[in-house]
Amino acid sequence: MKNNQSDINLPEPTKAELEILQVLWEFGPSTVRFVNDKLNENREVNYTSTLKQMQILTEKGILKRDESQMKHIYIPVEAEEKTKVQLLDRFVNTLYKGSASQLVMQLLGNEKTSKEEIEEMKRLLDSME
Amino acid sequence: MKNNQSDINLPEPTKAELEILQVLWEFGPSTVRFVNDKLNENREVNYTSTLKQMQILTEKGILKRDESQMKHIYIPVEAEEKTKVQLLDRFVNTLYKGSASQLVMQLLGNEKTSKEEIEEMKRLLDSME
DNA sequence: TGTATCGTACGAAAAAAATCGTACCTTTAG
DNA sequence: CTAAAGGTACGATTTTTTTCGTACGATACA
Repeated sequence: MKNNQSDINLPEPTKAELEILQVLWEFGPSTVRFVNDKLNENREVNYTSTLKQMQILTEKGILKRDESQMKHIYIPVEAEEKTKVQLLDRFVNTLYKGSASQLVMQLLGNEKTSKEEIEEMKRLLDSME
Repeated sequence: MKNNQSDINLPEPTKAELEILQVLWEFGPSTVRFVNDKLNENREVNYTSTLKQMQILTEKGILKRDESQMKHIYIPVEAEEKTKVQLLDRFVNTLYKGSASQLVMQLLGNEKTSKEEIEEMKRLLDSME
């Protein structure tokens, strides 16, 4: 089981890329302008920086775009869930040697995890077969 | 709640740094030589690269070292758990808007999560009050 | 019709992260 | 005593990621 390494090197979205994906996930297919505005609610970024980033994402095949209008519309190629599953998987492998329950244990030990969240987890688990 | 951003920018161990931390967590305080050998089980890295990396980690205060011998011994400053909690916290915030139960839901939906793991999670949750 | 506005393209600079070469100091075996 | 082996220090290079400036095409509208 030597491929811990390959996990680490997956086609990973970088930090800046992830920020953009999150906007697209939350608000659906969007223009660069829109994404850039959202990003600027948190920090200052130049419009062309965001544009470039989204172009790179497109080159990488992580986004696709509708160019039928002048204002291109960018769309994530993979569903939010799929990408997140991949990231989560890598995270679990890297930090918890693949043991999901260990991760959950840590969540439970974290005071930031609310009682409600824990109840919700219980419900989820009980509704499993 | 505008500090999604600050979460992303925490004093984060980089990828290379995390690799090193993992070795130290698994095997305890170690020399550069030892860590480098471990890393080389997965990929080729030059000894001085690892050394430099560990020196950087030390500058950052993430590692400390015992210099009483020529072969310095490096030790993580924070406990494994603490660092992981931090990383997990950031992960949950970034990908799941802070909802731990959503993360768990995704774990449950992932076919890679074994029945045993799920049972273990149940046990964990039930043993909670 | 011309000019301000808003868009994309894209090379290049800047910043961040990772790797490495070389100098030089200790220890050790002969 | 000396050479080989193995250690640290650290500047510099390389690679990766991020940001930005500039050129230039569309659109809008006075």
